[in-house]
Amino acid sequence: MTVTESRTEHHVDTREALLDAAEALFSEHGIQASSLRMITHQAGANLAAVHYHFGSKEGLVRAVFARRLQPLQEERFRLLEACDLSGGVEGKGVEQVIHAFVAPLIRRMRETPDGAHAFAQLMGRVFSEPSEDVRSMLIQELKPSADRFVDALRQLLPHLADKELMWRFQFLAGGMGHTVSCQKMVARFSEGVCGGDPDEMLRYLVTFMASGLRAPATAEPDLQGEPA
Amino acid sequence: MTVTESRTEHHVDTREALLDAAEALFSEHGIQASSLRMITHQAGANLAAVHYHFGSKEGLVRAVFARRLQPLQEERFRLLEACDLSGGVEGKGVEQVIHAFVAPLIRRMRETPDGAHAFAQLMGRVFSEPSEDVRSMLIQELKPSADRFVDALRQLLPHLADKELMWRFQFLAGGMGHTVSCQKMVARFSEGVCGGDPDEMLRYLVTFMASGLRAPATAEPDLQGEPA
DNA sequence: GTCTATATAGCGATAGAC
DNA sequence: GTCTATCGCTATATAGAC
Repeated sequence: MTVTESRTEHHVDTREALLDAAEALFSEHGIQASSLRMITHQAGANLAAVHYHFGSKEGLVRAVFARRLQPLQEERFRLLEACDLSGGVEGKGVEQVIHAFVAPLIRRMRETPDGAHAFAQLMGRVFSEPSEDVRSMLIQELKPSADRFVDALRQLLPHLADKELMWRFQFLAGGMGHTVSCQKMVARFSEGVCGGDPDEMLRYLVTFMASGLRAPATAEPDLQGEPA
Repeated sequence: MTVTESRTEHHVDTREALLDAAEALFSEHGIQASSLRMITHQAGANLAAVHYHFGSKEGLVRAVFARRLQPLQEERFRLLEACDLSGGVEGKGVEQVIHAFVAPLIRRMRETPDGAHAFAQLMGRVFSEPSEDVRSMLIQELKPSADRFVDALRQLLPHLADKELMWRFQFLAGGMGHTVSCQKMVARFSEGVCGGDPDEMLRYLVTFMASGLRAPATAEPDLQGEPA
């Protein structure tokens, strides 16, 4: 009740309240562990309201993602189009593309702590989501964006074979996803040192990932330095 | 039944069969979504066997992790001790430390496809596990290892402030965790290009992460290159 | 559109026979 | 050490009054 806040009179919009409550609870406890009873209670709505507005729990899950993912992707595209890809591996384009990919998520974490922040945490987590429904929805929603970013990186890093290029994009996405979705764990592992400021994290992340992306192509096996 | 296979006569070891089944189901569907009924059915055991052997579902979860985590950590430590930390940022120590951290997981994925492979997937996923029980067990189990790796990196990268060093370790851990736990998603995003060979992934990962770790320290804000 | 009441099913856990 | 039977609880979903 206190968490959602919005409805002081009675209900501003039950549908939105349900989405807010579901987002917060999904990110806090996971999708599976968030019951419709918890969600409707936190939203100040009736249990049956979920089925009226979204048809099922699955429909609610889809709606929670769609609401945030579309504007996020649009912002990523806008930033990507503003990147200067002409400088190649030595130009600032590498940093710019990473920034375009990560910053929209970080910005939302900073600006709406109890909305997008929860969503960012959920986004990172949901990649290892066991439900095939959620998985295929994510692919459908994110694949076009991922492809465009890989295309941009291909222009910047033409010396890389496609396979290595795609792996590097995965390392970038994974590093971002981990730090965003596992913030509590990260903070506990670093004893609080890596808590707090998302913008600081973003700067460190851009430095690290840009250097990783710029690395020379990996040589064929046996040149690999393995201890002992 | 067909999955676990082992017990053709009647039961080789119910306890082990339960651990195997739990590991497989946890990694496939998540911990919360794997019921004791599913687990005991797959293990060819009785529902009550879980409570006899492990006391509760929570006890079973702990046992699943403990069985794999202890030998994994020991191998990491052995490899870490063999690393040459004297060469600083320019030496091969950076690659060696990354390798020591990641390779034990990869090796298990390669060698026991239906055991450690499932566990590796579970390991990556469980970092965003909502259950506080699981979270604190993971911290307890992994923190000493993480600290020793951060110490090694500190020796190799003395020019980095501690905060940035720890963030870089998190980016490394996140990139590894993502690629290991989200293999199916990674393969689908790359349309199969990034599937298959774990050793190839390991080589690419070492190249990428070593370059990221070696990056010069991040400058204070406003020097950051941001698009438009 | 929102409510109460309920149907149907699955959950973790336990008692007690064997 | 393994079994059956069952308790107490919660889940999603739906029917029907308002």
